[in-house]
Amino acid sequence: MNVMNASPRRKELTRLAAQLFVQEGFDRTTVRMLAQEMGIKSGSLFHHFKDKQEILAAVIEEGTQNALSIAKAALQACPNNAEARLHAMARAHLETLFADRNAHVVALFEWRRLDPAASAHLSHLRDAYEAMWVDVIEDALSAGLIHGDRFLVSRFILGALNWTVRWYDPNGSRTPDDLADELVAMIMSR
Amino acid sequence: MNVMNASPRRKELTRLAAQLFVQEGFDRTTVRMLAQEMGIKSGSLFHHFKDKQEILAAVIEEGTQNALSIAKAALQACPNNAEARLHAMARAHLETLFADRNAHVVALFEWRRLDPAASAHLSHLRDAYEAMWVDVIEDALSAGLIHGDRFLVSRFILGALNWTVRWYDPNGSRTPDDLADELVAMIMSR
DNA sequence: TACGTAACCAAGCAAGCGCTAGTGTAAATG
DNA sequence: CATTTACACTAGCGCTTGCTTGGTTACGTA
Repeated sequence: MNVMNASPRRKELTRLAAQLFVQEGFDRTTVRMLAQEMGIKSGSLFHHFKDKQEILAAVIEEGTQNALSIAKAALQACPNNAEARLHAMARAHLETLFADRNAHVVALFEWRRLDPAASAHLSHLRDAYEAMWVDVIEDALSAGLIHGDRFLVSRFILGALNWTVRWYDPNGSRTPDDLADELVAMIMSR
Repeated sequence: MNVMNASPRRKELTRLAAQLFVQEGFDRTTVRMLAQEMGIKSGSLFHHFKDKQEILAAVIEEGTQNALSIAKAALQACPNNAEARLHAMARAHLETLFADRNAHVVALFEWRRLDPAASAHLSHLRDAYEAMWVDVIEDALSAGLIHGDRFLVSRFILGALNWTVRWYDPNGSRTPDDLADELVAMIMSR
């Protein structure tokens, strides 16, 4: 039978899977391609994962867990005022987005390939993360740092941030922190 | 043989294909599913399109052409100042995004499934559209309406706008124009 | 030495895939 | 009337897919 715990081997396989899912898309990535990238035969893959779906779920769970813990750490380490928290959250978002770029691209663009059970489970994680954003944005609004409808403002900010995975080049001259600062500057009232 | 011109039948089939591509994703949509949705048998589909790839290209071309003509019309019909043009462009973007929502969702999220030839051809269309945005944003920057790096500002704005297809509900209380106005208000310096 | 277990492999099945070949038919065209 | 055109059909080829089966290897523990 197969092992479904968090073995170190499984974690490495998940990382490789994320890379292939980004390169080819989930549907076009075959179990044979995954196995070859992992240096094993396709049959052996099912010792580590129940089925192809479970690999996708593992990739997304990994990325989302990292996002959560990075955001939590960033908020705890920063001064307790609205502006600092907004900055910290934007920086943390881009930091995790590019530290685990593959996993997050999969989470953002292949989410709908999850079966209902996995989707329900992972939605809770995602909601926990978004709740942190809502909190920070409400603080910024009450502090008069930014203006507008809280729902729309948060969607616009997350949209602008998430879309960076489509154009940001980590080998360019800008750091993720540069992006975060520029975005916050753009939306802050002066 | 098959017909590859712009017959009215083909246009309707393209619309149906866009809907299925959004529902299932391009890779999971089979020619048999497409045919059934169109009320014909799978073999008959190849009378209208050379292959499955060509259906995808047709969907994306249709959407991008519409975006271009709507944006052009909007800019010609609006006062010739930076603020009005910025508003008009944002409104036009969301207008076309939700008028041809299926086609645009496919263009945004299934672009990479295009083969190199089709991708090269359609890239020109898309570049023409983005050039209009760059123009409008540079005007807004010189007019002191917004501040920041032109490259980053335009990416953030387009990201925030494009991401709306992931959460906007046309049956809600907000119109696309509301969204456009709120976004422009959010980024304008006061 | 004997045993348990994690990791792997070769082979292949059943289902589904994109696409082709060849044909039928009703309406438009000369 | 004869011919062409547009559109649809049936049947199925050749291939790939996710996954299973039944067994082997490597190695730590007693």
